Amino acid sequence: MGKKSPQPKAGAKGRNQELADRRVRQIVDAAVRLFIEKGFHKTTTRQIAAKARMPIGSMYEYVASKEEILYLVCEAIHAEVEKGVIEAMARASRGKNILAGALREYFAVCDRMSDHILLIYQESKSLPRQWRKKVLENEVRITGIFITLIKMLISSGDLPQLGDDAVEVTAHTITVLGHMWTFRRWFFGRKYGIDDYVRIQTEFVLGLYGAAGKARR
Amino acid sequence: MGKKSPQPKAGAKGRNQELADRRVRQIVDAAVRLFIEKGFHKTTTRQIAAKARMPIGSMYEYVASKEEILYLVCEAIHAEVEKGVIEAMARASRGKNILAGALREYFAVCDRMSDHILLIYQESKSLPRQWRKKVLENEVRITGIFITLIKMLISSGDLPQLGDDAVEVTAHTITVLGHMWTFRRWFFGRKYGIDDYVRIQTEFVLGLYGAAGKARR
DNA sequence: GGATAATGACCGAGCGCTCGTTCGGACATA
DNA sequence: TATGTCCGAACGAGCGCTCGGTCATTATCC
Repeated sequence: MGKKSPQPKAGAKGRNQELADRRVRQIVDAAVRLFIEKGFHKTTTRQIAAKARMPIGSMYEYVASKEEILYLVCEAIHAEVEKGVIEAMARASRGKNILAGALREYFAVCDRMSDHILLIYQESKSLPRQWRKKVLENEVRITGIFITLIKMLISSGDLPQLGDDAVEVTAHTITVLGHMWTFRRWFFGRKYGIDDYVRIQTEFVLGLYGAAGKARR
Repeated sequence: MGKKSPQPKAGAKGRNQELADRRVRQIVDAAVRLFIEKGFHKTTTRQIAAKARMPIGSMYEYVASKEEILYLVCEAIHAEVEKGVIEAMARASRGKNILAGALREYFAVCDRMSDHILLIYQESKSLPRQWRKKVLENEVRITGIFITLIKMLISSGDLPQLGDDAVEVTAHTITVLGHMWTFRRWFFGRKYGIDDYVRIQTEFVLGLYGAAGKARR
């Protein structure tokens, strides 16, 4: 008999669902901070419980394992990032230079969520297969937002015609350029602010495939 | 008194230096494979020793701690990547479209070293401060190769004039675009080969700042 | 309404195990 | 004899998680 695949719990049983949700949120909030600070493996369940202000026994009423906590943390982070990106796009699409605005807004989200994005890069590989898959799906969904954006800009003539492949890869690239700010901050942070980074990368991306003239500075 | 900072050993003492070097290499080779497969924290020192075909006691004659092994692994990987990139640049600079050639060669290195590059992203944060710093310096040095390349292309008129900031950020961006292939392979791998990726990203980068016309397809 | 049973929430000492590392001696070579 | 090398059983700290139980609240019955 192999390893049993993980059984989610996430406080789903009790009579008082609202309480369970609150407790799980306590746990996840505590865990996020600790994982960012010391990493997943060096954080103990006891520390999480302590920071969440509950005894370990109680914590395990609402969560099945330490790995489930990591999964919930990843989900929570992606939810917040996605929300941030969607709001950012909404704001950007009211401006005149949509692509530049979108980049500025998106990079701002990445800047705000730096530590969290980094956490996903470094720890999501510790998840059981099944959960890791779901986390990757979140990543794809967020990238999808940029695919939509790019297609919109193509049909409005702000970007040249591109094949579907190129659109997809470019969307991923934009996503990663945001992440890059988070995992090269140890280098950039000393010399540039996020504003400098936005400016330089925007000029870079706006050259996109020798892009349509109107998007140029 | 706080934690003592790590004391390297790396087989530096014995009468027989050549033996020590060989043993350390055995250990590092074994560790690389295991770390890639299961990650640093889930790999035990006993497993490393077993794969290196030596008893644990012996292993600790040549290495001071598990963390030192991780450090040596990171150093070894960076050394190999740097070697690969330098050779790639040498080959590319003989071609006619230098930037495109450099990208193709560099991405090929990243493809070959995928697992290793990923390993550094995921585990280098587990290093003690002092060693992590040295690993990041390696990263900077590799990026430096692209800075040199870009400056060369600017002075030859193949790229437009760019400020030092823009040159630096662009070099980092190119570096990261290579890494991107490694940590988004779970997505790209299903639909594209490295060749498709190279083609699309090259078109993207060649649009660089609406780059000089001669570099265009 | 009051007695009683049932249920959910809370709790933390302790279990069972794994891990990184050590240490004292065996053995070979100089 | 002295020195470098090899070795692996043993150590002890620390881990994730459980389990048996208490307490408070709600449901059930007469």
